Amino acid sequence: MAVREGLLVLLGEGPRHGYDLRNEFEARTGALWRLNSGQVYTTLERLERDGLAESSPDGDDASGRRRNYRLTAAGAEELRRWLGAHARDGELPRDDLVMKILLAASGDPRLAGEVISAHRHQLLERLQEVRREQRRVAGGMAARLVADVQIVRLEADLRWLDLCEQRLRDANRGGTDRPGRRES
Amino acid sequence: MAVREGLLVLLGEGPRHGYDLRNEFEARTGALWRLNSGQVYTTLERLERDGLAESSPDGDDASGRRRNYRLTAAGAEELRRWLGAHARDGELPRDDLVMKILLAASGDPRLAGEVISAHRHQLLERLQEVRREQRRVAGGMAARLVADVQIVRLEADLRWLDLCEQRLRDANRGGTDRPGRRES
DNA sequence: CGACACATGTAACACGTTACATGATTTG
DNA sequence: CAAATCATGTAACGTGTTACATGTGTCG
Repeated sequence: MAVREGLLVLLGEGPRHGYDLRNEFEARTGALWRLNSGQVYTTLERLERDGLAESSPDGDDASGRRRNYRLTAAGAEELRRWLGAHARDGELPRDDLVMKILLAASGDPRLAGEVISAHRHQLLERLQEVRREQRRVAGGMAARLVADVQIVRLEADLRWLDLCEQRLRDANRGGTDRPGRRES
Repeated sequence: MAVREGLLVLLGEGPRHGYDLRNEFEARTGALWRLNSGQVYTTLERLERDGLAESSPDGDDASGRRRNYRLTAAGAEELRRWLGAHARDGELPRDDLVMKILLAASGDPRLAGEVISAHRHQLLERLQEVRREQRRVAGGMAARLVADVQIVRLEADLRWLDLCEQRLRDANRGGTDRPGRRES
């Protein structure tokens, strides 16, 4: 549910048609987010269905193929709401890494150790890779910001893995938590 | 696509039926991940469809309601693959926050500033909230790890916001990047 | 002409989410 | 008996993803 809002942002700067939106979207996200053309149009349809945007044939277009989209009042309001700090941002961390560690950690402690170290290596590799790319290409602002966010997040996850290892060690050394199941 | 694999992990420890899986799943993720019962069963169906699990009525169950699921060889293999560091882990950061900053930053620089500061405040609040909870309840291992990952990630995003501000300031002060559009 | 960019769409599918339906068993 | 827990499922919907179809305009 971010493509939808992404288009909302672009439309917030003025009317545009689908093809244009797609290009802008990719350019601005530094090709981080590849949009299939189909998705643009289906998403635009949904925006229109929900009353956040409306469309009309583009008068400036000779061949009349283009369909121009613009925000409605409701769309502008929704955009404002989203750009502010709305609830869905504070989402819980539901991703593969967290899932693996949580489930593996509460099962076999040795498995947990293996999973942690496998991912530490992977994250370190990714980190080096991103840093290398960051130095090499030095593309536009978008690419730089994308590299930045990847770096800080990879570092965060690495720090988390260290923390996990430490906590598991402490627990196994005789904490109140048994490593087995049923810890409710 | 993490629920699916989550169930795979649990099944990897031995056969179980749906209701039990649901409870284990929630207990082990520290209620981070609330599963609707329906989702468990549909996901199990999909696992069976894809040949990763198979089921049969539970012989131990008197009333014969329970349906027992266990991994197939393919399922065990898939699990092993997933627990190692497989590709989908290195996913690109596609979330609301990144989307907002990227799109807003390449548009109106003043809007970018507002978005950044609004989210800095929100993230700080969430951070304090999580820290407070972490001290107060001190639940099981799962809850502790969840709190940990939230904290390190919130800190990472805060650091990123600072970085963004800095980069935008530098660019506006006369870098090579114009803040306007079309930076291809 | 042929290739490529422009421009819009349809169809099928994946997963996750929620609400709801349906019963059996246990327990106060 | 009534309520809670156990246990399994169906139905509908939302978004994201991919592949494919279709046609026009432009430029070498």
